[in-house]
Amino acid sequence: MTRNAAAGSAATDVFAALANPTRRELLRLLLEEGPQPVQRLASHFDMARPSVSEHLKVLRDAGLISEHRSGRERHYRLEAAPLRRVRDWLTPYERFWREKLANLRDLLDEEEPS
Amino acid sequence: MTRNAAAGSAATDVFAALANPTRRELLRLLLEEGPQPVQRLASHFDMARPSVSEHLKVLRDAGLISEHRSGRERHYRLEAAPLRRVRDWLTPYERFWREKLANLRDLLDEEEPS
DNA sequence: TTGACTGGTAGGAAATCTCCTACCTATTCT
DNA sequence: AGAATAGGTAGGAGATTTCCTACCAGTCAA
Repeated sequence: MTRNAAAGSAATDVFAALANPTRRELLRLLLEEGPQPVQRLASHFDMARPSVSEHLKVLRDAGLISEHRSGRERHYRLEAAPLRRVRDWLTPYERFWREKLANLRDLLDEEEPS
Repeated sequence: MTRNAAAGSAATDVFAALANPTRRELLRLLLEEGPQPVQRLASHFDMARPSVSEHLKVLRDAGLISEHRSGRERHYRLEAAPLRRVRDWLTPYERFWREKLANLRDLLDEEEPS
């Protein structure tokens, strides 16, 4: 029974993948420090390594990272492309909040004309 | 025990609020159709009204909507400002995926020089 | 005031998430 | 070959999410 008539559900949802702070931190590490093996990623967290592996699986399923094997290591690399879905979703709201800001500025100009 | 050393946790996390497709749909309705009472929002979903109320509470806690009472109705209005946090988070990745696209284009140019 | 209507909250069931400790395979080193 | 290392998977505990059905208070219309 598909109970979400709403939207989204890719194979796995990018929004859901981003909901967890540990996973956002993993993406940040990959962005700032480049591709790296699991242990190096895991060393940043106060969490058992298998748990990090599971977060990596969620990110992989969402297409946000890719795996590249090198000997017994597996290097994970950021794949930022799916984030375009988020950006695209965000765009119409951006226009909205800009208008609000403009309205606020107009209001301030009215009330306190220099 | 705060177990997320990572990041994020505002009063309630905007990312977490966006993780649910029903809540994203609610935001879309408020964006496209403007402020409206709960029943009109709920009519779009195959879900009991109290459940919609709970989703609205999550959005309210994340600062994404505001409530305005008018008689026995409560009109909910989109408050897009917290989405800037998402936008700001996204920005460095945007640069990254643009570079990747540029690299791909360069590669194509090399392999198939017109 | 009574009855209908709007919408929040309580309590609970079921599903899902997040973490853990084993445990497994594959690779590398000696 | 045998030991050590990298990292995935299984199974499960506990927390959280998501939905439900009552049930409640406030507002409006008769």
